[in-house]
Amino acid sequence: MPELPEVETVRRVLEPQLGGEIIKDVQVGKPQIIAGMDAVEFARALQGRKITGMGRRGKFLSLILDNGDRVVLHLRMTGSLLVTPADFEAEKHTHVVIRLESGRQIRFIDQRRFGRFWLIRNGEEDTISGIHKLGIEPFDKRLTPAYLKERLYKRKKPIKECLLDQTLVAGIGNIYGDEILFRVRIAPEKKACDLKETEWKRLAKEIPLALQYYIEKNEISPEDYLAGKGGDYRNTPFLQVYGHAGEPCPVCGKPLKRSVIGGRSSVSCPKCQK
DNA sequence: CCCTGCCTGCTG
DNA sequence: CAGCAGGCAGGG
Repeated sequence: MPELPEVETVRRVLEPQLGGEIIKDVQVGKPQIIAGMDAVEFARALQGRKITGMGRRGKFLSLILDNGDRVVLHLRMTGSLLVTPADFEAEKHTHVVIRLESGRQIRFIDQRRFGRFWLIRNGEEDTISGIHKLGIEPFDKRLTPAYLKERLYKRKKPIKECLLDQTLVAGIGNIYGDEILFRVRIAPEKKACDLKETEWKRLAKEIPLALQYYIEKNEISPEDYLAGKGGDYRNTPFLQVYGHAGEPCPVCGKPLKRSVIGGRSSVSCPKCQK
């Protein structure tokens, strides 16, 4: 489900609700959600710890604990993370419940069970979750036309596939890959090695602008977030191409086309994007 | 490069 | 019923 803007939204909504909370106990319904560790051991490690903050890197979230340990998690396609009152209705696919001393609970709900949690101990380097393989954040100053060109100018892969590569820039998924390419007027199937100077420039500029824009469009109150079960994002009316195949291009009016690139569906304007 | 697996649910 | 879904890892 979520890409960087949604994951950042989750962090912004939940972090203020979690700071200072103490973990009473942890219930893991589906042990495979806890990666690289026994679920019982995971639960024991969290018990009694205070949550001091929440972080995000790419599409990963983390809960920072007072002893320096951290819980890294990834929502993958359908995961959602909620902070609920104890009596909040039980969602069908709730796989992890972290009960807090205040009576509230952190709940991880994931229909398809692709989401994962990892526990990284204090001082340990995280080499298991995938965070260590991530490229720069989209808001990093190092995201320059030269960086993109340097990394991609020899690649014969479609630029769309390159944008989805988390080791290049972390956090772009199928939706925002399409949206970014529409904004910069580059066809998703265009080979990276065929991009021109001006196109590297437009990409470097638009990647952070687009993601920042969608983070802002996602802003939501804790109440509405909970009511929407963590899956109601408000930016969808602002998506220009994703989910709009066959509809008129918002710029030129020609029908937007759907194609398959790197095994993922893509939507683009055949006239505006070259 | 493509393929598969991991899962459930929705759409046509 | 097949096909598809906003992700990613692993294998050939």
